[in-house]
Order: sequence, then C-alpha cells, then structure tokens
Amino acid sequence: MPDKDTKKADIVAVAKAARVSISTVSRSYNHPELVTPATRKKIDAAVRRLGYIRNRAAQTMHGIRSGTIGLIVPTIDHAIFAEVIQAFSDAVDAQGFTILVASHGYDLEREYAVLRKFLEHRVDGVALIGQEHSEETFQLIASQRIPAMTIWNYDEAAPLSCVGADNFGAGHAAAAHIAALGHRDIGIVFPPTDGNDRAKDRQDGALAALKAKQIVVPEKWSIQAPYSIADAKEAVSNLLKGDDLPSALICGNDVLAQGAIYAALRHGLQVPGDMSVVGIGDFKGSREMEPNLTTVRLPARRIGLLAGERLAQKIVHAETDVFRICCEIELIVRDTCAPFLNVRGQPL
Amino acid sequence: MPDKDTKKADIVAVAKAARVSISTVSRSYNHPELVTPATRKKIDAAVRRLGYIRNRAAQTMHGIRSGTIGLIVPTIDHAIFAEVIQAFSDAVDAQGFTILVASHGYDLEREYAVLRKFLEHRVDGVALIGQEHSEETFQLIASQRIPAMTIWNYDEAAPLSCVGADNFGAGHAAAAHIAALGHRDIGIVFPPTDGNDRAKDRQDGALAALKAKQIVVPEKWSIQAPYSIADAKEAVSNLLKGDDLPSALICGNDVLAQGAIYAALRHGLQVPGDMSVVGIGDFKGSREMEPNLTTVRLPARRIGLLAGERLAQKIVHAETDVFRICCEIELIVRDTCAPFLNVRGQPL
DNA sequence: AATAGTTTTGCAAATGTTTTCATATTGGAG
DNA sequence: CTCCAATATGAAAACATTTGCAAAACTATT
Repeated sequence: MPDKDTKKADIVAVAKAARVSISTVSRSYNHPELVTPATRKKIDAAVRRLGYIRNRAAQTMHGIRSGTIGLIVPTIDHAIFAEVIQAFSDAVDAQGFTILVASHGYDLEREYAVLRKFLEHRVDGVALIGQEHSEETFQLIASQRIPAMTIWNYDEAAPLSCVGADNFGAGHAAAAHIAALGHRDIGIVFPPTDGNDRAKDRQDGALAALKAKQIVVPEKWSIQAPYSIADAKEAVSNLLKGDDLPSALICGNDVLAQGAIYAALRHGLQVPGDMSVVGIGDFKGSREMEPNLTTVRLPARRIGLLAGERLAQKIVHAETDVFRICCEIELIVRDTCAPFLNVRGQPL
Repeated sequence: MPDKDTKKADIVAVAKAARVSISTVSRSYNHPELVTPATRKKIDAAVRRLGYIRNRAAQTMHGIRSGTIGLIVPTIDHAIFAEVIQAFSDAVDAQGFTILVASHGYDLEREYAVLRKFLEHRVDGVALIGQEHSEETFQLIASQRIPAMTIWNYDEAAPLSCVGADNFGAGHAAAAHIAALGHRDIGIVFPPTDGNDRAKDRQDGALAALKAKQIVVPEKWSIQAPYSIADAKEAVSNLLKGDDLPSALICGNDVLAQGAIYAALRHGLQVPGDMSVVGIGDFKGSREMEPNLTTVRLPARRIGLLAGERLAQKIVHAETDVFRICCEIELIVRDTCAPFLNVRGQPL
C-alpha cells in the first residue's frame, strides 16, 4: 500500500514518519552500519509505508556518481551493435550502472550532439563506437575529463582507451583465405565507409591482402551496399546479371554475405560450387546458415562485456591511464568457400 | 579552448565570467526571450569560454522533467527488440528525451528491480514490453503515478496504455493459412512461453485456428526452442530425424522459421515442396530469404515509433487517460508454403 | 524634466540529498 | 554511582539549479 499522501514522498517525509532526523535516514541508506538495527527498521517501515524512492538526481548534485553510463552507437538495430549493447549493458549493470543509449546514424555531428546531451545528464562515463570522431567530440571529452572509451576496433595508437578487434586484420584474413584458395577474379561488397572506420579498415585489409597477391578488384565487381540483407541481395543481383562473373565475393560483414548468397541462389548459382563467399563478423546464425558461412569472427559479445567491465572499473577507481585491448579475431572456415577450379575442373 | 579552471564550470562561474547574475544565466537558457540579446551574447561567450554544460540533475530537482525515459525489454539483442528500441529512441529523441535501456532476460522479478532503479533516476516515463508483469510492478507504477505504457502486444483491456499488435491474431492467421492450404499434419515450434505473453498469445492463436479445423498437433510435433536460429535448427533437426513427418511447420517467429528451414535443407527436404513453413514477424531479411518466407507481419518499427511518440506526448502534456493502439498485422504470402498434395500429388 | 509603464536584471528561497561537526545517549570500568 | 569512551543521532551547510518577487533601468509620454 505504498501511497498515502498525494505528494511524492521525499526523505524528510520519511524522517518525519519514522521520527528520526533526515541525516539518519540518509545514513541508513549510505552507511547502514552506522545506524542501529532498531532505527533502521523504523526507517524501513516508513519507507515502505510511504513508497519512498531515493532521488538520484539529488545525490548526483553532491558530486556523487550518477550511476549512468552513456553508450553512443551508429545504430541500435544492427545485429552486431545490438549484441554489443546487450553485453555492455550486462557488464555495467553488474556494477550498478545503468546505460543511456542513443544512435547517430553514422553522422558524427549528431554523435557530438548526443555526447553533449549525455554530459548534461552527468553520465559517469561514455563509450563510443569506432575510432573516428569529430575533433569537437575529442575536445569535449578531454575538456570535461570524463572517463571515455571506444569500442569495436582496436588501434594501438588510439587516443582514448579502447576495446576492440583488428578490423584491418579481419578483412585481410578473409581476403587471404579467398586468395589462398586460388581465386583471382574476386568481387567485394562493402558498406559505405564514411563515418565508418570499421568498415573502411576491413576493406583496406582485404584490398591489401589481394594486392599482395597481385590481384586487383575491377570497378564493376567492387560494390557498395548499406548494412542490410535486402540491399546486399539487390546489389549483388545486379552484378550477377552481367556475364563476366567473379569466382569469389568478399563481404564486409555477414549480413552482406547472407544477402550475396541469397542473390546467388536466386540466380541459380551454387555456393560455393559456382561462387565462393566469405563474410566478416560471425554473427549469430552464420554458423547455421545453409551453406554454413565461412567468415572471420569478431567477438562482439566479448568486446562489449570487456568494454563495460573496464569502463565501469575506470569510473569506480578513477583510473586515468589509457588502456587498449585487442580481442582475437579468427578465420572460421565453413562451407561457403571452395578452391578455384580451372576449366578442366582441377584446382590450380 | 573550453577549459580554463581545473574545476568544472557551474552556473555561478558563468555568471561571474559574464558579469551578470546567476538568475540571468539560468534565464538565458530557459526563457531566452526574457533576456536582452546583448546580455545573451555575453553569457554565450562565457559559456563557451568556460566549457560550461548545464547540469540536468540540478534541474531535475526542481520537479523539472529529467528528460529521460526508461525502456525495459526482455533482451536487447533480438532483431525484433533492437528494431523496437531503435524506433522508440528515434521517436522520443525527436522530442528531446533520452532513453535509459535495460534488459531483464524474461525474468519479471528483475524487471521490477530495473523499474525501481529507473524510478530512482527519476525517469519521466517508462515503457515495458508485453502485458505480463509482476503485481509489484503494476503497483509501483500506480503508486508513483509515472506515465507508463506497454509495447508490443495489444490488449483491449490492458491496464496500462499500450501500442502493439494482435499476437493471438497473428498466430491465428499463420495457422489458418497453413490449414487453408490443406495441411493437417502440422508441427509447431515456439519459444518458451513463461514470462513471454507475446509468444503465448501467438501460440494460443495458432492452436485455436487449428482446433477450429479439428486439427490437433501431436506432442512429438510440438517443439519448443528459445529465440535463436541455432536452437530452432537443432530442435527441428531432431524432429526431422523421425520418419513420421508433418507436412507443415508453424513457427512462433521468423528467426525460428529460418532455423526450421535450415534444418529442412540440411535433411534434404525441399521447402515448400516437402514441407511448408510459416513464420511470424516479417523481420528484416525475411522477404529476401531463399525461399522468401511466408509470414505474418508485425510492424515493429511502427509500433516502436508510435509508442515513443505517444509516451513522450503523454509526458509533455501530462495526459492521464489510457490509450490502446492496435497496429495492423498482415499475412504476407511468399514462397515457403505450398498446398498440401495427397498421395496422387493432387491438392485436396 | 518628471512620470508612468515596460522591460531587464538581481536577490533569495526552494529543490532533495549528503556530510561534517557537534551533541546526546549508551555501556562499562572504576 | 560516576565518569569516559564509544556509539548513535541531529543541525546545518553544501551541491547546482530555477523562479517569484522586487528593484533597477530603460522608453515613451506629457
């Protein structure tokens, strides 16, 4: 029956109801060992009776931590970010923090605006995705001296602490795998890279690996598709309508790879028989796809978890040093890539 | 160059720097029309110089809205919730709110705990997923008189405002479609229904539709799989190992359907030739799947958007009446369901 | 040049807590 | 019993704002 007065209960109402002073009520929350069990019981009863809920805003005003952490992502509803958010949330939750979440749609101006908003809310820390941010963003973080970190890609020279994986390496591994299978006619499908350094790194990595083997990707086989199965399927479909086809496709992430495979299927092509496809990410479900997707694993959950843990720790212990954690990537060979066969059906 | 002192700038520092009173600074933020452009300019300059950022916690203490809305979901990283969160966030963002997000993993006790935590942060409103919540949760919402609503399933008798779709109807539509195609040997694969009234409603709907046609689903064809392609694939795989197979499968959502299709493919079964499969949800990518998934659309984005808009509105205008919005569902016939053929290969 | 009216600004109280310091209460030891 | 130390509680200042009210500064108007 926690409602009595029409006005919401505050600490003085509780104090009055329990016939103790305000300080005692406050103490019974923050330093319970300093107040007699009997008094504590009285207070508890009053709290319950009035339905009192402490006001963190008031606490925050004392320089006490707000207990919130801001997480700014490009978009929430990409499988990969959703997974990172979930893991991050789980990790900071365990330490008593709550997350504020916002997305900026790959617009770094908006990212800055969101950061400002979070700062108004006095978040105890912020996490951003990727290493690429506007100059103002970096300045704001520095000038406010707020614990901050970046998530998702690793950079040994990153100005902010980071937990991530080597995206260049991932792209490189995917391409190297394809090249090692003997493919030379290779197409790539990647998302737009502006405001998305993760995708750019992967693409650069893939291209570098190919270049090392003297392979160049012709313009017509270099296609761009936003993160979505539909877009990837359509873009690859268009490519497949031509009559000069690559024997393999390197995709910037597993979603794009899935779209590519659907497009191939649609055109009556066998994967990997007629065309090999490799993804990057190893998203949920990639292992179960038919055929099982060959990909490079980026440990999203682990990254999110680690990031959350470390940021919370940084906040709680007022750690000020920059740390950079690189999570292992791994080529996962499954069933969507086959050796290139020459006209006689022999591997090279 | 927005850092000067070592201490963080507050409103009095700004006032001092701009040589005006604190009230004037405050006013220039909250009622700019009341302060002379010239003064405003001085203040702006000081703000910029000091890198001042207003403290919403201090504002919140005045009964002013905190500008935050709490969103509590079972889990963040299901495609469907991620989409709802994104849409919800977009909608409330447009009205100046920021979201606090937390997940409870289908544990209604944890949901209650999260709600309490949000209340401590003095969120201006809360949104929950589904109609099923603990008694304490409902009481807490009522006693705190906080604008609240539920998202995702519609119930004409819902105690809280809601924006959702008719999940029973969705299950019914899926099953009715299968039955109308002549199938009588039907299996179902649904997620666990405790703490998940959406899934339960759909399952009930499906079963009701079948019952109306005198079809019962035998125990052995009634399988349960958590939300994941992997689990669904495995569970359905086990079913397919038997030698008495259903001619159609009704799946509680598209992810499960996808898993089921993969399992069928794995066992060399054609979809829909050897087995029809229908999903529920029409998630992103369901249209592009090969074969294109027949499903019942639940308009996730629309629901999230509408929910966000209405909740923000409710908060801003202190609306107190309960509203219940039902978003249309729609059977989307694509390529995974075929008429049942009798032994002679004729439709019934 | 004085007055009335309007616009702009400042003062101080209020918001809900925490915390420091001081005071009151208790339990033993002598 | 008395006194001391330890323990439990209370009073009031501090935190960063907003806002009602009052004072000051302008603008017209005569």
